Amino acid sequence: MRYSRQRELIIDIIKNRKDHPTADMIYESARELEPNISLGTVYRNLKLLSDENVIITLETEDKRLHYDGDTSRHSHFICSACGKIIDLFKPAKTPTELSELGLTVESEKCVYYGHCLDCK
Amino acid sequence: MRYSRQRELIIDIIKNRKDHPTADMIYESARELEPNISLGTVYRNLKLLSDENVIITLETEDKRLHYDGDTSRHSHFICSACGKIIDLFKPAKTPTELSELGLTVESEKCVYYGHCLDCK
DNA sequence: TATAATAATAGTAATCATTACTGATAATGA
DNA sequence: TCATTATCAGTAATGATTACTATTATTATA
Repeated sequence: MRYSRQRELIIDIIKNRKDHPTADMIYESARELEPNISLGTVYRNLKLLSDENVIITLETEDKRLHYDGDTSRHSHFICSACGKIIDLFKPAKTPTELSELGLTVESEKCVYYGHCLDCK
Repeated sequence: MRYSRQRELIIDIIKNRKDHPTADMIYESARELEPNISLGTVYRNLKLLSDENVIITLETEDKRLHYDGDTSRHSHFICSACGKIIDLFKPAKTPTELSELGLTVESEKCVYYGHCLDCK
Protein backbone atom coordinates (compact mmCIF):
# COMPACT_ATOMS: atom_id res chain seq x y z
CA MET A 1 0.00 0.00 0.00
CA ARG A 2 1.58 3.23 -1.24
CA TYR A 3 1.36 6.52 0.57
CA SER A 4 -1.29 8.95 -0.62
CA ARG A 5 -2.23 12.34 0.74
CA GLN A 6 -5.93 11.52 0.37
CA ARG A 7 -5.68 8.28 2.33
CA GLU A 8 -3.74 9.91 5.15
CA LEU A 9 -6.40 12.59 5.40
CA ILE A 10 -9.18 10.00 5.54
CA ILE A 11 -7.38 8.07 8.28
CA ASP A 12 -6.77 11.30 10.19
CA ILE A 13 -10.45 12.26 10.00
CA ILE A 14 -11.74 8.90 11.22
CA LYS A 15 -9.18 8.54 13.99
CA ASN A 16 -9.99 11.99 15.37
CA ARG A 17 -13.75 11.74 15.48
CA LYS A 18 -15.78 10.41 18.36
CA ASP A 19 -18.90 9.86 16.29
CA HIS A 20 -19.21 7.06 13.76
CA PRO A 21 -19.39 8.79 10.38
CA THR A 22 -20.69 7.41 7.09
CA ALA A 23 -18.68 7.61 3.87
CA ASP A 24 -20.60 10.71 2.91
CA MET A 25 -19.82 12.48 6.19
CA ILE A 26 -16.13 11.64 5.81
CA TYR A 27 -16.25 12.93 2.24
CA GLU A 28 -17.74 16.26 3.36
CA SER A 29 -15.13 16.57 6.06
CA ALA A 30 -12.27 15.69 3.72
CA ARG A 31 -13.33 18.28 1.15
CA GLU A 32 -12.57 21.04 3.61
CA LEU A 33 -8.85 20.32 3.32
CA GLU A 34 -8.83 18.56 -0.04
CA PRO A 35 -11.56 20.19 -2.13
CA ASN A 36 -11.00 18.00 -5.19
CA ILE A 37 -11.07 14.66 -3.41
CA SER A 38 -13.46 12.24 -5.07
CA LEU A 39 -16.26 10.37 -3.33
CA GLY A 40 -14.99 7.25 -5.08
CA THR A 41 -11.59 7.76 -3.49
CA VAL A 42 -13.22 7.97 -0.07
CA TYR A 43 -15.16 4.76 -0.63
CA ARG A 44 -12.16 2.90 -2.07
CA ASN A 45 -9.95 3.85 0.86
CA LEU A 46 -12.58 3.08 3.47
CA LYS A 47 -12.95 -0.39 1.99
CA LEU A 48 -9.18 -0.83 1.86
CA LEU A 49 -8.70 0.37 5.43
CA SER A 50 -11.41 -1.86 6.85
CA ASP A 51 -10.04 -4.84 4.91
CA GLU A 52 -6.67 -4.12 6.52
CA ASN A 53 -8.31 -3.74 9.95
CA VAL A 54 -7.11 -0.16 10.31
CA ILE A 55 -10.73 0.85 10.92
CA ILE A 56 -13.94 -0.93 11.83
CA THR A 57 -17.30 -0.98 10.04
CA LEU A 58 -20.70 -0.91 11.66
CA GLU A 59 -23.70 -2.23 9.69
CA THR A 60 -26.63 -0.29 11.07
CA GLU A 61 -30.37 -0.24 10.44
CA ASP A 62 -30.12 2.97 8.41
CA LYS A 63 -28.61 0.90 5.59
CA ARG A 64 -25.43 2.95 5.48
CA LEU A 65 -22.05 1.77 6.67
CA HIS A 66 -20.65 3.64 9.65
CA TYR A 67 -16.93 3.71 10.33
CA ASP A 68 -15.04 3.63 13.61
CA GLY A 69 -11.36 4.55 13.90
CA ASP A 70 -11.09 2.88 17.28
CA THR A 71 -10.20 -0.77 16.73
CA SER A 72 -9.99 -1.65 20.41
CA ARG A 73 -12.53 -4.20 21.63
CA HIS A 74 -15.74 -2.40 22.49
CA SER A 75 -19.49 -2.49 21.87
CA HIS A 76 -21.93 0.14 20.67
CA PHE A 77 -25.22 1.64 21.74
CA ILE A 78 -27.50 2.91 18.99
CA CYS A 79 -30.43 5.16 19.80
CA SER A 80 -33.53 3.90 18.01
CA ALA A 81 -34.91 7.43 17.86
CA CYS A 82 -32.04 9.58 16.57
CA GLY A 83 -29.61 6.93 15.36
CA LYS A 84 -26.76 8.28 17.48
CA ILE A 85 -24.00 5.73 18.07
CA ILE A 86 -22.29 5.65 21.46
CA ASP A 87 -19.15 3.68 22.31
CA LEU A 88 -19.36 1.21 25.15
CA PHE A 89 -15.86 0.30 26.20
CA LYS A 90 -14.88 -2.84 28.01
CA PRO A 91 -15.40 -4.13 30.56
CA ALA A 92 -18.84 -4.70 29.04
CA LYS A 93 -21.64 -2.71 30.55
CA THR A 94 -24.58 -4.66 31.93
CA PRO A 95 -28.11 -3.47 31.14
CA THR A 96 -28.22 -2.10 34.68
CA GLU A 97 -25.04 -0.10 34.22
CA LEU A 98 -26.35 1.27 30.94
CA SER A 99 -29.57 2.39 32.61
CA GLU A 100 -27.49 4.26 35.14
CA LEU A 101 -25.83 6.08 32.23
CA GLY A 102 -29.28 7.11 31.06
CA LEU A 103 -29.37 4.59 28.23
CA THR A 104 -32.51 2.48 28.08
CA VAL A 105 -31.62 -0.86 26.55
CA GLU A 106 -34.54 -2.38 24.67
CA SER A 107 -32.80 -4.96 22.56
CA GLU A 108 -29.40 -6.15 21.45
CA LYS A 109 -27.73 -7.77 18.49
CA CYS A 110 -24.54 -9.65 19.06
CA VAL A 111 -22.65 -11.26 16.20
CA TYR A 112 -19.48 -13.33 16.42
CA TYR A 113 -17.25 -13.70 13.39
CA GLY A 114 -14.82 -16.46 12.53
CA HIS A 115 -14.67 -19.67 10.55
CA CYS A 116 -17.17 -22.49 10.72
CA LEU A 117 -16.36 -26.21 10.71
CA ASP A 118 -16.76 -26.48 6.92
CA CYS A 119 -14.43 -23.58 6.15
CA LYS A 120 -11.58 -24.42 8.46
CA MET B 1 -53.25 -5.50 9.77
CA ARG B 2 -55.57 -7.43 7.49
CA TYR B 3 -55.12 -11.07 6.63
CA SER B 4 -53.42 -11.86 3.34
CA ARG B 5 -52.51 -15.21 1.83
CA GLN B 6 -49.16 -13.81 0.71
CA ARG B 7 -48.19 -12.53 4.15
CA GLU B 8 -49.16 -15.80 5.84
CA LEU B 9 -46.98 -17.67 3.37
CA ILE B 10 -44.02 -15.38 4.04
CA ILE B 11 -44.39 -15.79 7.80
CA ASP B 12 -44.67 -19.54 7.37
CA ILE B 13 -41.49 -19.68 5.29
CA ILE B 14 -39.41 -17.63 7.72
CA LYS B 15 -40.67 -19.40 10.83
CA ASN B 16 -39.87 -22.81 9.38
CA ARG B 17 -36.36 -22.16 8.20
CA LYS B 18 -33.25 -22.63 10.26
CA ASP B 19 -31.08 -20.51 7.99
CA HIS B 20 -31.36 -16.74 7.84
CA PRO B 21 -32.69 -16.00 4.35
CA THR B 22 -32.54 -12.76 2.43
CA ALA B 23 -35.61 -11.21 0.81
CA ASP B 24 -34.62 -12.78 -2.48
CA MET B 25 -34.34 -16.26 -0.98
CA ILE B 26 -37.76 -15.88 0.64
CA TYR B 27 -39.16 -14.68 -2.70
CA GLU B 28 -37.81 -17.75 -4.49
CA SER B 29 -39.25 -20.03 -1.84
CA ALA B 30 -42.63 -18.29 -1.88
CA ARG B 31 -42.94 -18.58 -5.66
CA GLU B 32 -43.08 -22.35 -5.35
CA LEU B 33 -46.51 -22.12 -3.73
CA GLU B 34 -47.56 -18.68 -4.99
CA PRO B 35 -46.03 -18.30 -8.48
CA ASN B 36 -47.42 -14.80 -9.04
CA ILE B 37 -46.24 -13.28 -5.78
CA SER B 38 -44.35 -10.06 -6.35
CA LEU B 39 -40.88 -9.28 -5.02
CA GLY B 40 -42.27 -5.95 -3.86
CA THR B 41 -44.87 -7.77 -1.79
CA VAL B 42 -42.14 -9.82 -0.14
CA TYR B 43 -40.13 -6.70 0.71
CA ARG B 44 -43.19 -4.79 1.96
CA ASN B 45 -44.24 -7.62 4.25
CA LEU B 46 -40.74 -8.26 5.57
CA LYS B 47 -40.50 -4.60 6.53
CA LEU B 48 -43.95 -4.68 8.10
CA LEU B 49 -43.22 -7.86 10.04
CA SER B 50 -39.90 -6.63 11.38
CA ASP B 51 -41.48 -3.30 12.36
CA GLU B 52 -44.06 -5.29 14.31
CA ASN B 53 -41.34 -7.47 15.85
CA VAL B 54 -42.78 -10.64 14.36
CA ILE B 55 -39.38 -11.32 12.82
CA ILE B 56 -35.83 -10.05 13.35
CA THR B 57 -33.42 -8.47 10.89
CA LEU B 58 -29.69 -9.03 10.68
CA GLU B 59 -27.51 -6.41 9.02
CA THR B 60 -24.56 -8.37 7.69
CA GLU B 61 -21.38 -7.54 5.82
CA ASP B 62 -22.78 -8.83 2.54
CA LYS B 63 -24.95 -5.68 2.41
CA ARG B 64 -28.19 -7.64 2.27
CA LEU B 65 -30.69 -7.91 5.08
CA HIS B 66 -31.11 -11.38 6.54
CA TYR B 67 -34.29 -12.36 8.35
CA ASP B 68 -34.79 -14.55 11.39
CA GLY B 69 -38.17 -15.93 12.40
CA ASP B 70 -36.94 -16.73 15.88
CA THR B 71 -37.47 -13.67 18.06
CA SER B 72 -36.16 -15.26 21.24
CA ARG B 73 -33.04 -13.67 22.71
CA HIS B 74 -30.01 -15.16 21.01
CA SER B 75 -26.79 -14.22 19.23
CA HIS B 76 -25.35 -15.22 15.88
CA PHE B 77 -22.13 -16.58 14.49
CA ILE B 78 -21.24 -15.60 10.93
CA CYS B 79 -18.55 -17.46 9.03
CA SER B 80 -16.19 -14.98 7.39
CA ALA B 81 -15.45 -17.44 4.61
CA CYS B 82 -18.86 -18.73 3.46
CA GLY B 83 -21.20 -16.25 5.16
CA LYS B 84 -23.19 -18.97 6.87
CA ILE B 85 -25.17 -17.71 9.87
CA ILE B 86 -25.47 -19.94 12.92
CA ASP B 87 -27.77 -19.34 15.89
CA LEU B 88 -26.15 -19.12 19.31
CA PHE B 89 -28.84 -19.53 21.90
CA LYS B 90 -28.62 -18.29 25.45
CA PRO B 91 -27.01 -18.75 27.82
CA ALA B 92 -24.35 -16.94 25.81
CA LYS B 93 -21.49 -19.05 24.63
CA THR B 94 -18.03 -17.99 25.65
CA PRO B 95 -15.23 -17.96 23.07
CA THR B 96 -14.00 -21.17 24.66
CA GLU B 97 -17.37 -22.88 24.33
CA LEU B 98 -17.59 -21.77 20.71
CA SER B 99 -14.17 -23.21 19.98
CA GLU B 100 -15.38 -26.50 21.38
CA LEU B 101 -18.24 -26.40 18.86
CA GLY B 102 -15.65 -26.02 16.13
CA LEU B 103 -16.28 -22.32 15.65
CA THR B 104 -13.18 -20.15 15.68
CA VAL B 105 -14.13 -16.73 16.98
CA GLU B 106 -11.94 -14.01 15.50
CA SER B 107 -13.99 -10.92 16.25
CA GLU B 108 -17.35 -9.80 17.49
CA LYS B 109 -19.78 -6.93 17.05
CA CYS B 110 -22.23 -6.25 19.80
CA VAL B 111 -24.82 -3.51 19.48
CA TYR B 112 -27.37 -2.45 22.08
CA TYR B 113 -30.51 -0.60 21.03
CA GLY B 114 -32.68 1.74 23.03
CA HIS B 115 -33.13 5.44 23.67
CA CYS B 116 -30.39 7.87 24.57
CA LEU B 117 -30.64 10.66 27.13
CA ASP B 118 -31.64 13.25 24.52
CA CYS B 119 -34.46 11.16 23.07
CA LYS B 120 -36.09 9.99 26.26
C1' DT C 1 18.60 13.01 -10.03
C1' DA C 2 16.09 10.96 -13.96
C1' DT C 3 13.20 7.35 -15.22
C1' DA C 4 10.28 3.35 -15.52
C1' DA C 5 6.64 0.78 -13.34
C1' DT C 6 2.41 0.94 -11.43
C1' DA C 7 -0.60 2.25 -7.36
C1' DA C 8 -3.81 5.74 -6.63
C1' DT C 9 -6.73 9.45 -8.15
C1' DA C 10 -10.82 12.30 -10.15
C1' DG C 11 -14.77 11.94 -12.46
C1' DT C 12 -18.35 9.36 -14.03
C1' DA C 13 -21.09 5.27 -15.29
C1' DA C 14 -22.96 1.03 -13.63
C1' DT C 15 -24.82 -2.09 -10.11
C1' DC C 16 -27.99 -3.83 -7.07
C1' DA C 17 -30.78 -4.09 -2.87
C1' DT C 18 -34.61 -1.81 -1.43
C1' DT C 19 -38.54 1.41 -1.65
C1' DA C 20 -42.19 4.04 -3.95
C1' DC C 21 -45.88 4.32 -7.09
C1' DT C 22 -50.25 2.94 -9.57
C1' DG C 23 -54.27 0.82 -11.04
C1' DA C 24 -56.47 -3.64 -9.92
C1' DT C 25 -57.95 -7.01 -6.40
C1' DA C 26 -59.54 -8.89 -2.12
C1' DA C 27 -60.62 -8.77 2.98
C1' DT C 28 -63.79 -7.12 6.31
C1' DG C 29 -67.35 -4.63 8.87
C1' DA C 30 -71.98 -2.82 8.39
C1' DT D 1 -74.59 -7.45 -0.59
C1' DC D 2 -71.90 -3.57 -0.66
C1' DA D 3 -68.68 0.11 0.53
C1' DT D 4 -64.24 0.95 2.33
C1' DT D 5 -59.67 0.46 2.00
C1' DA D 6 -55.60 -2.63 2.96
C1' DT D 7 -52.99 -5.33 -0.01
C1' DC D 8 -51.39 -6.89 -4.31
C1' DA D 9 -48.67 -7.37 -8.96
C1' DG D 10 -45.88 -5.09 -11.80
C1' DT D 11 -42.80 -1.67 -12.63
C1' DA D 12 -40.23 2.68 -11.99
C1' DA D 13 -37.31 5.22 -8.90
C1' DT D 14 -33.92 5.73 -5.24
C1' DG D 15 -29.61 5.73 -3.11
C1' DA D 16 -25.50 3.64 -1.29
C1' DT D 17 -21.71 1.48 -3.09
C1' DT D 18 -18.63 -0.32 -6.69
C1' DA D 19 -16.50 -0.47 -11.29
C1' DC D 20 -14.26 1.72 -15.03
C1' DT D 21 -10.92 4.80 -17.48
C1' DA D 22 -7.71 8.12 -18.62
C1' DT D 23 -4.52 10.83 -15.85
C1' DT D 24 -1.41 11.77 -11.95
C1' DA D 25 1.72 10.74 -8.24
C1' DT D 26 4.67 7.59 -5.56
C1' DT D 27 8.61 4.88 -5.20
C1' DA D 28 12.37 1.76 -6.32
C1' DT D 29 16.36 1.70 -8.97
C1' DA D 30 19.90 2.98 -12.50
